[in-house]
Amino acid sequence: MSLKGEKTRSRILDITKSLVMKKGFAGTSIDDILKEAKLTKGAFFHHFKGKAELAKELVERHAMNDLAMFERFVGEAEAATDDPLRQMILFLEKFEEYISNSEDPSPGCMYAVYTYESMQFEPSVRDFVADTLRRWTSIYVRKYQELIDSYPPKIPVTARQLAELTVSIVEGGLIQQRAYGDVRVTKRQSLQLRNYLFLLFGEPKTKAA
Amino acid sequence: MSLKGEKTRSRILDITKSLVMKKGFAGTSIDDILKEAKLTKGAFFHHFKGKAELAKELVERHAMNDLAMFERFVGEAEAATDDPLRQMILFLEKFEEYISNSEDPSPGCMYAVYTYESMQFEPSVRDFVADTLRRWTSIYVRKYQELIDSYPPKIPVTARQLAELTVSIVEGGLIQQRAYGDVRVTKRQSLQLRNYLFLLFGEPKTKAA
DNA sequence: TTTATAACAGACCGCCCGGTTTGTTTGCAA
DNA sequence: TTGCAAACAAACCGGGCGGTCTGTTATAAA
Repeated sequence: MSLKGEKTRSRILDITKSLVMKKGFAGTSIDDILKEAKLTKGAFFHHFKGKAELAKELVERHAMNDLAMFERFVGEAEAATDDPLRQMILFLEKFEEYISNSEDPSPGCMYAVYTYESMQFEPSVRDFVADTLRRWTSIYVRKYQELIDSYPPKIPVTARQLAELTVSIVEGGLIQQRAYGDVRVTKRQSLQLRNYLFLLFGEPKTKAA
Repeated sequence: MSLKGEKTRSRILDITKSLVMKKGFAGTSIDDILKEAKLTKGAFFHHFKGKAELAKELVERHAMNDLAMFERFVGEAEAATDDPLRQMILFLEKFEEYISNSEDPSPGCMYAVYTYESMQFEPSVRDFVADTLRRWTSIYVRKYQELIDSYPPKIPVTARQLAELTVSIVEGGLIQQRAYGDVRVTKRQSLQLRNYLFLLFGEPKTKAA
């Protein structure tokens, strides 16, 4: 595939993402996409077999970028300090900055869109979304396990419970953010999570310790 | 309106609710609804001006029932004990039982559906959903304020922050519940919230105190 | 320069969508 | 029993939908 073709294909996916996050998948027609991309049916069906393939590639590309971003946040936090608690706090701060600084006019989570419109997609795509959520969760599980291992929690909790809770708080924050049109909601939720972690694990140990 | 007419109208709304929660609003056609209701276009448009009015009435009816249920849970908790912390725990337990015992094959929150498909609805409906979320939140605000007033929190938090967090946890739990097909997820999230509240406010005071 | 193919344009198709219209049946009050 | 509105049935309509088909232009290797 040529460079130009690859660029067009990517542009279609970009516009699709924007429209789907704004109007939903069923609410976004191929013509809508092509109108914004200033292309025609010929171009679209040259690059994609149909709307189903577009949906699949869209969420796959997003999952790749999204998970990579979270891994990058984790990596940056790990580079900054060896302390698991400081790492987690740093990670959450990075996330909070990211989520509240996005000037996205229609915020939200693509996995949530795919989940609530699940019948629009092939079972394999539904499975992929669930798997991606699991992968996202397992990033947290790893970090929370390290945290639990070096900071005995005040209450018995598993890393998986905390990871699932973190995903919930993000997803719930994004829904309210979208409903209220207030980009600060999710950040506030993340702050409450940090409160919980503080109560669970206490202050970060001093470097001397 | 006759009794029979009112029954049909209600049946249309029931079926619509089930289909919308399963396939989304844009993904649910009037014909889909009528097929399941064993009715025809004539019946539908006799009862509703169009799909927009159906959407409005559906979410309004749901909001009424839903808020009433939460108020009922609160009332039952208040009837059981005077202690705000015990009330909150009781309330969450009632909610956990409700959310994990529903044999709904396509679980989720209708407000989330409306929020992620917001462009499908008139601005007034979008506003109504946001208002309903605010009303839902304010039920929690009231109870959390009472809680804060009699149990000094270990960390300074506002009732509004806790209320928003509670909504987030529920919404996020429902998304994962739907994505994974596991009805126990939201209950687990609620348990984590109770952990947080326990760390924040401590054990309930003894009755003697 | 030729030539194969990728990268499109745009007309076209059948289906299903929300909505309309016309007609029929039912229930109930006078 | 009649009259009349409510409660439907069902055919119909225009438009938009996903998708196809044919043709044209750009690109890059031989």
